[in-house]
Amino acid sequence: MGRHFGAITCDSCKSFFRRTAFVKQLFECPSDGRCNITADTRKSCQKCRLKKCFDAGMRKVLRVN
Amino acid sequence: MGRHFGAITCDSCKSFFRRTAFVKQLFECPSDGRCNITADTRKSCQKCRLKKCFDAGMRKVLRVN
DNA sequence: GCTGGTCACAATGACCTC
DNA sequence: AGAGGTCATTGTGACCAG
Repeated sequence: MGRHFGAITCDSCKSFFRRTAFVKQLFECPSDGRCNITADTRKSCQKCRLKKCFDAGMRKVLRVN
Repeated sequence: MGRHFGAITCDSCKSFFRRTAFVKQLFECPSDGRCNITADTRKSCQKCRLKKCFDAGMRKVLRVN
């Protein structure tokens, strides 16, 4: 854990966000955007996982202050 | 397409069923079993994909007649 | 402490042989 | 026609170096 891209996240979500947030994505969600993302399910839905990253405050560009 | 394990399925689902149906699985579903499995989302939820395989009539043992 | 880079590992699915 | 086998490809995440 630690602050990554503006939010406190685990290392795997840091890597996921680094890989996915910076490029245009065409992820398909199996549940119309209603996935519950946990450590056990995070691999399942990239769309909901990325949304959760943004919702948690992760940002592409580090905010100044 | 063709008959695989008792149902008409694509080749990828044939391979998936072969890999997963014969061993005890601990799949976690991101949407509490309500995933809509399509060609685009089938990678996302193994639990719902395997259930759909069984629902489609795929069986571990070939039925006689 | 946080960044990007690396790479072993595992799942997928197209293709193959029997 | 349908079974199992193979393996290139890809995403993941632990770990590394700056």
